[in-house]
Amino acid sequence: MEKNYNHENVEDKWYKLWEENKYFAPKETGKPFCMVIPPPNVTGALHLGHALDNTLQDIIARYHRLKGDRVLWVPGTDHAGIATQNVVEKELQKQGIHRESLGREKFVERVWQWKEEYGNRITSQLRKLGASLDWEHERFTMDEGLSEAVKENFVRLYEKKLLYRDTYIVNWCPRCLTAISDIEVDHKDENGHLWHIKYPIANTPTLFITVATTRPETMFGDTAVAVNPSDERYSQLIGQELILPLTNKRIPIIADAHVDKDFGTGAVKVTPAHDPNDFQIGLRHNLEKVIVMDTSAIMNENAPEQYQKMDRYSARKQIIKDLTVLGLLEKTEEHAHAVGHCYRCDTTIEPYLSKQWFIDMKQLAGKPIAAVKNKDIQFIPERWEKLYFDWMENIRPWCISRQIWWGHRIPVWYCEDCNKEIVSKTEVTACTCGSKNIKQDEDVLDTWFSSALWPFSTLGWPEKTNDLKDFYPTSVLVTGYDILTFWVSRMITMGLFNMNEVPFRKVYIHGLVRDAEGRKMSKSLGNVIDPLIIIKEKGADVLRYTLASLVTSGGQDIRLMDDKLVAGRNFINKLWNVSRYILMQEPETNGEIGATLADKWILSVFKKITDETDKYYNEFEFNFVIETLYEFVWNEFCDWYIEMTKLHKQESQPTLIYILNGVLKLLHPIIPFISEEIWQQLKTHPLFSDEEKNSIMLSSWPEPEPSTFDVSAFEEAKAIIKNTRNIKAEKNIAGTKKGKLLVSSATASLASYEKYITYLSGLESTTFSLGQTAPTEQHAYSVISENTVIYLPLAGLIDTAKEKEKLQKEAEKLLVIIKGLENKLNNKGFTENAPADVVEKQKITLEENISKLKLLENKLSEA
RNA sequence: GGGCGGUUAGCUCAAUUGGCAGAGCGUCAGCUUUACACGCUGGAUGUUACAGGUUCAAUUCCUGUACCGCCCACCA
Repeated sequence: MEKNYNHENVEDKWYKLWEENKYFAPKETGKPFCMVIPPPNVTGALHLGHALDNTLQDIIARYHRLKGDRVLWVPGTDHAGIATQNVVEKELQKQGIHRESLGREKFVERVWQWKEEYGNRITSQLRKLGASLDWEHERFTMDEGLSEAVKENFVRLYEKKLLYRDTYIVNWCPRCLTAISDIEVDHKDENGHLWHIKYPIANTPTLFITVATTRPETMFGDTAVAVNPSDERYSQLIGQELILPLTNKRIPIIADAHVDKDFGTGAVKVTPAHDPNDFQIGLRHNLEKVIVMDTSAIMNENAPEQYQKMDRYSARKQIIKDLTVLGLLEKTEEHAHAVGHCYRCDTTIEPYLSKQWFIDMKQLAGKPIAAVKNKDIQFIPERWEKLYFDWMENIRPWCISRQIWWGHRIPVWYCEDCNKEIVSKTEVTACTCGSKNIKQDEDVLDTWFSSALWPFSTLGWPEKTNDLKDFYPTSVLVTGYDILTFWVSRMITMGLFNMNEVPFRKVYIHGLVRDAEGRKMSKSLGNVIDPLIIIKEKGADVLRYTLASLVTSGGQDIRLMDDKLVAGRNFINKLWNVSRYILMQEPETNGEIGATLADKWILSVFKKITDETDKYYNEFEFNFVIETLYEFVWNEFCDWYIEMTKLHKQESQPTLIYILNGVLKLLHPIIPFISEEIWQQLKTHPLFSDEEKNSIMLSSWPEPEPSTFDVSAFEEAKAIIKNTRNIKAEKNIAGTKKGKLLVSSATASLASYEKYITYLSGLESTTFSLGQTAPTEQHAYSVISENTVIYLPLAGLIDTAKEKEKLQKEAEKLLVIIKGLENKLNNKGFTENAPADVVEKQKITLEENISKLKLLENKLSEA
């Protein structure tokens, strides 16, 4: 074995073994435990967000397998409508091919080709990470089964009148040329302008009403100017007409309570086709809706001729210029406001009037809200419930139609003759009116429409499959908080709607991975850390270990930097080397586990940390799992236990193997590759069952016997050794130098650890002897506890004055502690109010410190 | 405008119902101790952002302030 662990060639080898032998498939027996992967975009490459999310899921899956559960972790990818279409479109443009010239059918074919070619990239990257997904269950949101699920869901919603088509102001992306839903809009604060424009009053064109707007280019769509009915400035004018500048259109002055008297001039231009508020005002006042731009946000024929064919920003500039010339621009104010941007391409969103399909989420929200309130679904951490409730309780209609080509085609047909709207799960070729002049809706569905069905569509729904019966509701959903509203809330909604049962029992919500400065990783910032490079250079285990060690119970965001990978790398190397050492020992197959004092001690500690680790895995506290195991492996197992076994190598061999075997299993969910690698080298030992010999994945969670070992006495003996080393270090004495250690202690206390200290003194090359008084020769000493002092005879090496000074300082420190404790215990408020055990603990601590001080003082008076 | 999170050792972060504040990295001293220098042994390091309050006791609970970050939002 090499001195340093080398992950290369190891990780792929074991993954192949696992996958080929179908170790990821659910067993026949055991308690069902199911997770579905948040499906990555089919065009995507593994980034750190995926690495974190899937590491956590894999840890959970592997833990539950070790615990004997029947684990199913479902893999799959998402067609990611707009995102994928954009990528393929760009790719084609490089070849000089445009989507439009290709035509819909050919284009979609190209996307499928792309999907076949690149769709496996991310799944192969998940393998590199070690994800134990059951690949036989792999699904794609546009595969046949899932398409059936989408249609089924659409029809069900439609039949219950929860899904409808309507003409409405939607968020329109003039670059993607599609509507998007409210949450797909990113609002960004921008420094814009508030232009005050004078609209002449028709009867007396020398008088004006000044309106304030941030978007003058929409003015050609103005069909009214609204004022607040109680605004005295304008009350005389309500009902009169204004002349829309740059046109000779006449528009009315209307009163609407929505208008804020104190903002701007108190008069608002009303553009029902280009602003959601104005749309509402338009409905109330029955105003005409004039669309002044085309789908690419180019001014159309409803604008005066000189502005037609200008894009919205050029038109804005020109309009301001022209108004200035006419003396109709009263003033321009700086104005910061939030502007919507497309979350896919960052283009400024245009509120646009169009006919779209919507889901009435409000009506569906009742059960999903109740399910979380009743704890049918548990959010971890709980605080995310608040965001969920805020979202669900104020939910608005979900616009689900997209004017793109890549996605699930909306299962609706229209009769060109009688205008009938036919919703159907199967192809429609004729209308009930007899007409065969029928066309399917051109639009496709929002990607999240199919993702919302993921927990049951991947299990076979709408078919009644065994998978559904066995694994729905799934056990845990693991995801980042960024898609709580996009995905989690919609899965809960659709799960309850279709299955009448929640889609998962728990939602474990982790933070996002950020760069060293806490910024989001993005290509434009150039701060992206590629997990595949980390995997290649340091190994998937190091990446997994590091990510898992950084998650906290509060779900804080994680900042990743190279420094943090060091601890993982070091730990894995430590584990490697201790294993190497153990494997170098002569095998001892006849011996017993727990033969020596050291063995008994480490077994008792192992029992304790096994239980702790178990608890932490269950509670998703993976940072504590790691903390516990790191502490155990490094500080107990390596630093103490291994050193002790060197006193009796043969006898301890069985225990050594037993503990290493157990530790590998406890660590396996976190670092599957190296745990398998060591396992495979260790497996010839008879401790291993035949089945286990194939893989650590086939082993089971360790169940050490409860121990009656007197750990505290052993720890006290360890403290004596530690103090001995301290003295040696201070006096510059090599650890290997033979010496004599005298322990002066109260008889009762000594009796409990005498055998331990006798045993452990072997570690320090000292001989141990018991004495009630200080030796006569020159010596160093240390007060261990309230009744124990140790002496190290060190003739010629002691500076008495310095020793005394040291003791005095120690005594002073003790005195401060004692004073504090005394004050506390003299305080009736404390003794009467604090719980008895807390008071008792303080009393004991006080007594210990007083005895300790006494020992110090005795020592000082001797000197 | 509303909401959420954060502020703890030089750095990055923990601290599980309020009870002596911890880790990793870094740092200092000494070590070629036959698994590991990615190591061993032993150290040092805190006004827990600030100001109040509740309590016998506050990093922890409450109120407020400051700064950082995030999310939501139809005042043009």
